[in-house]
Amino acid sequence: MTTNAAPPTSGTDRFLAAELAGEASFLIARARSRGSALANDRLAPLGLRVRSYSVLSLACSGLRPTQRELAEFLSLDPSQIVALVDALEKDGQVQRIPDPSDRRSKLIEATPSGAALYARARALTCEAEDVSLGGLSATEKTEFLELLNKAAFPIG
Amino acid sequence: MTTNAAPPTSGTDRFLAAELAGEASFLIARARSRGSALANDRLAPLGLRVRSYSVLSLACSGLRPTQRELAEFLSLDPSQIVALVDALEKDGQVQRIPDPSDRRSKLIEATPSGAALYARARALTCEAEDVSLGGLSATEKTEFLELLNKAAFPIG
DNA sequence: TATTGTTATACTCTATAACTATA
DNA sequence: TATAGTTATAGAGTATAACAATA
Repeated sequence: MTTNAAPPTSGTDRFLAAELAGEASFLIARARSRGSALANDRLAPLGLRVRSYSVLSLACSGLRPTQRELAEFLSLDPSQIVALVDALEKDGQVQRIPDPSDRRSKLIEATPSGAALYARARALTCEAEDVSLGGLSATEKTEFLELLNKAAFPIG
Repeated sequence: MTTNAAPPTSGTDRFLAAELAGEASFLIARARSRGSALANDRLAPLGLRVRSYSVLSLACSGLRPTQRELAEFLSLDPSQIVALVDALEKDGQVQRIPDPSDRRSKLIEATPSGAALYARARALTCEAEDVSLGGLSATEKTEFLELLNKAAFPIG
């Protein structure tokens, strides 16, 4: 053991002492930036990105969401949902089903191809998550998910 | 008390049962989307956004970061830092100081005007954070920040 | 040869408003 | 009058590659 055994710091650790490092909005933004970049890399071979994956995931849930519900739950604008569903539908992964009870609405449901694609994509995003949250223990991950849920879905 | 006293659900709560709602990447993306939108609204009157605010914050830290250090710590590309520093410098909030020890590098430091602006901006982002994390208790917030830190800064 | 800051380019994401068809 | 989906557009964010100055 020598005196110059450097700790595995990244060079900018001194900024952890800055006020910014204590702000949730910054930490969340950084975690998202890194996490989604990693997830996008993993999903790229499947022709998906995190946003299209989230739409596909709900389309596979069996809950038959309307586009409006997708927009609300994903915190995306309805016009963005149009583009995402368009791409997935053009690719044969989901289909728009007219809502029998309201002809304005369209229910989004995955095709068999979409379900198969989702199974593969889900495995990849879980892998990416394991990497992203590699610094957390199993119990910490559980606690983190609970707190994240409260932060992502305030009030109701 | 009546039988139709509806709980304060938002209409898409049934999707909380979907697999997606258990994925950290989705929850982080949603929390960031909502949180940064709120923070951007608050910062707008000051001519700042969350990204320029984060640069200004580190410029005010007294740690005299180089642009490269800003890029690494903020998880932004060096070319993005150029644009952010350009705008702040043009506005008189920060200045580029030649690094005496390396003429390639430029140290980013806030001007007095920038420091005053940061003080106001910091109050606004803290307000926004209180709103965003309103569903968390004080102890939960502390725990959340610790876990967020591990998620935002893996390994080192 | 490698690194810092810079410029340029293309693509993705976000925000807004207007339109249509239904309710 | 209000809502679901759609279209269009502009601005913000992200990713890459190349370049000059310096190490």
